[in-house]
Amino acid sequence: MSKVDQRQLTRMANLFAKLADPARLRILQSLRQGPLRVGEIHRNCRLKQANTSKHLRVLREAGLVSPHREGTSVHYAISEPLIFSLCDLACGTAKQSNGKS
Amino acid sequence: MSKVDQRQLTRMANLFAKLADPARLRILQSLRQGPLRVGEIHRNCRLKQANTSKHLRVLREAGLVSPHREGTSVHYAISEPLIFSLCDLACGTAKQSNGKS
DNA sequence: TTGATATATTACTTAATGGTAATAAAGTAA
DNA sequence: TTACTTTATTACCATTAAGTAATATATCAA
Repeated sequence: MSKVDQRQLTRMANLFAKLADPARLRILQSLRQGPLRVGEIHRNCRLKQANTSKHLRVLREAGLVSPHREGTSVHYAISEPLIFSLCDLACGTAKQSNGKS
Repeated sequence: MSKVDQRQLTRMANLFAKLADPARLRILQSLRQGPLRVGEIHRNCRLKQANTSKHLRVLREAGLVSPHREGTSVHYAISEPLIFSLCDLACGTAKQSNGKS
């Protein structure tokens, strides 16, 4: 990454923004072991149904998860496994830093 | 990262939030080769002086950069080099994903 | 002290985002 | 069709954050 142009920086910033929410990180973690239905996710993560749906939309439009209809329910699966490398790295990095903000 | 609790997820989300801004990513990239004075950063990154100072405050309070006074000017240096691993990973991941947001 | 330079902070506006309740839409069964 | 279940969307409120201009602070020189 010697020269990074503005567009690429914006893309990176957008990706980080998708991960900058505890609820979405939780959803991603819950999908780590395999696909889940929306209802399972929202109960699992203790999020309201509408809220879960909105977060899933954000993750879907970012290309991080992908939906698959099965009858009346929709299964979501991780479509970009590299995000877990990002999460693991951030997990280690965030352990000592005290984000005051 | 088998079990991540809510506090850790929040810390991770906070870290991602600091990186979720093109201007701050640019500042970090400009510091990659070594410390710079605030004035150099703001001219280098084409940011207003006040804006640069605010972003540096965010990065400083997150423990990602650290200041060092030298006479009338202040030098900033990367204090958490691991963020470049995060940036490089995100750079690769963000290449194909079209964050519509 | 005054003046000059470098950095930080404040006040303000604007834009984006998360959570929620209510409603809509999609699918299935009877 | 109606009824039921699951998921998505809409409208709204509250909060947060970025950018900017003006001002304040700090350091040094004369």
